Amino acid sequence: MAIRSDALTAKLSHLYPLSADEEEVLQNAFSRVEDFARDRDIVREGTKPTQCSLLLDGFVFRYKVLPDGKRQILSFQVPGDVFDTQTYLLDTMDHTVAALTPCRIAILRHDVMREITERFPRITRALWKETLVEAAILREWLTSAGRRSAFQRIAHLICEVFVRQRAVGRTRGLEMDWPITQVEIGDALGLTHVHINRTLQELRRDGLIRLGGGTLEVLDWRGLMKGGQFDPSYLQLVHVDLP
Amino acid sequence: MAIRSDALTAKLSHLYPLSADEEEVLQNAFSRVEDFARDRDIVREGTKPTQCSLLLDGFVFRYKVLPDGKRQILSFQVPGDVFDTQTYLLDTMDHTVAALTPCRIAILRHDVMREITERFPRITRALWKETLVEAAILREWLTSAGRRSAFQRIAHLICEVFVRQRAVGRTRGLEMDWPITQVEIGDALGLTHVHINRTLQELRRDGLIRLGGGTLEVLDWRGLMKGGQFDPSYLQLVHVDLP
DNA sequence: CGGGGCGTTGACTGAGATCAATTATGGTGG
DNA sequence: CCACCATAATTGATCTCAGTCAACGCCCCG
Repeated sequence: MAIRSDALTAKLSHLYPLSADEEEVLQNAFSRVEDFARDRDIVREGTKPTQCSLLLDGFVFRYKVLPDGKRQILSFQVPGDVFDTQTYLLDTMDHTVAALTPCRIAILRHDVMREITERFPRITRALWKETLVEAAILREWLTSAGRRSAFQRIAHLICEVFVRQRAVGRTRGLEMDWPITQVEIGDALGLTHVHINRTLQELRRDGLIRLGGGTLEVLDWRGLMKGGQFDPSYLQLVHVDLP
Repeated sequence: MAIRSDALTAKLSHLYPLSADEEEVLQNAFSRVEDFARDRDIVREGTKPTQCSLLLDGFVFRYKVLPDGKRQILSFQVPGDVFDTQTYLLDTMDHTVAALTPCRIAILRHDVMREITERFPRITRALWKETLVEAAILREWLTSAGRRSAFQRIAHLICEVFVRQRAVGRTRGLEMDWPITQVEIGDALGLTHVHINRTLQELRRDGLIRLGGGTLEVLDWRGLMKGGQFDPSYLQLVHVDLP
C-alpha cells in the first residue's frame, strides 16, 4: 500500500535524505491507515505491539501514569514522525501513546520492518536516527524539568513544537495549530495547570505570543528563543529556515 | 584489536544475545583503549566526534550546562555501556560526556561502525536497542524530575544504578560502588545538594540504605523500590535476578 | 599539617502547589 | 437559533517543598 505523506518526505529531507527508490520502498511499507479520536489510547503501557506507526495528521503524545495518579507527558509527535520504532526492538511498552487530537496513522508491521531493515541499511539509519533525535529531545525536556523555570520551560516547549511543525510545513508564517491544553502543558513540563495559566499570561504580557482558539502565534521569535534558552540544533533539522 | 569486556558480554546476554561469532566481531571492532582521570571531559558539546565508545571500567556521565550556569546531568553510564552511538548518526554533540571516576574506554571508529552495521544486522539491532533503552531511561528520569518528590527521585536513581551494575556483575550482594557526590546527585535529579543531603538522611533514617566511603549498601530492597516507584522492566534486562 | 573537596547544619526565602470557586468556550441536541 | 453541559481557562488565598545563603566540620592526600 502506498502512503503519500508529504510530512514524512519533508522530514526526511531535513533529517536523512533518501533516494527516490528508498523513499518509495519506505512509503510502500505501510500496510494500512487508522483513525483515532481525541484522547483515545493508541498503544498502551505493558502491551507488546507488533507494529510501528507513522503519524499522517494530528497530534499524538506519550505519557506515564504513576502509582499515585500523577501523569508525566513524555513527548508530543507531529505529522511525519515515525513513532514506536522502539516496539520493534523492545519487548514491552514502558508508557502509553494517545491521540492528543483526532489523528490519522499509517501502520508499519514489525515483519515488514525487519525485512526493510535487513535489506536497506540507509533506511535503517534514517529510522535509527529518528530514535536518536527523540532521545535528544528527551534530554532537552529533562533539562527543562530539572533546571529551568516555569517561564523558560514553556517558552522552550513552544519553540520546539514550532520548529518541528515548521519542518513539515505545518505552520502559517509565525502561526501554528496549538491543540495542547494547559493541563497537558503542565503534565509535560512538571508543573500544575494553574501555574501554567499564570505563566502563559506572563508570556503574553511580555509580547512573546498570542494564544487562543487552538492557535498560537509567535509575536517575537528572538525573544521567545532567548526566554526559553532555545537552540534548535538538537533537533537536527538542518535546513529549516527560522524567522 | 581484541577487547575482552566481561561487562559487555554480560550486558549483551541480558539485552540482545549475540552468537559467539558476532560477539567476536564486535569485540574485535574496537581499535584502542583510552584512560581518563576523574572530571575529565571525554566528548565535548558542539564537537563532531568520529568514534563511539565502550566503557570498560569506571563511571561516566553526560551533562549540559545552561546559559545561566546551571548544570543538568543527563545520564550515568556503567561498564559494558556502548555510549555515544549517537555520534555515528547525529552531526554535533548536544551535550558533554565526562569521567565521573577514573575510567577506561575502548574506541570504536565510525568507519568500522559503518562496516559492521552494513554487514551484521543483528549487531546493528543490538546497538540500536541499546540506544532505545537509553531513551527509556531518559523517560524515567524525566518522570522523576517532573512528577516525583525528592525522596522518590533519589530512591529511584539508587534502584536504577543498582540494577544496571548488578547486570554487569559490579555488585557485591546488596552493596555497590557509589562514586556519585551529592552535588552530582542534585544535578542529575534537578535538586540542590543541600536538599539531597537532607533527603539522604531520611533514606538512612528509614533503614533503606547505608551510604559512605564511596559504597552504598541497600538495606531494604523492597522498601527502596516502593519508595522510588521503581519497576525495573524499562531497563529490558530480562534475566537479572533481584534481591 | 594544611588546604580543598565534600558533607552537614541552621535560618530564612520563594517559586510553584494546593484548594476552591468562578468564568469562558465550544460542541450538541431540541 | 439557543439552551445546556462539559471541558478548559482564569482568579484568589494560602501553604509547602525545596532553594538560598552562610557557616562549619570532616577527611583524604600531598
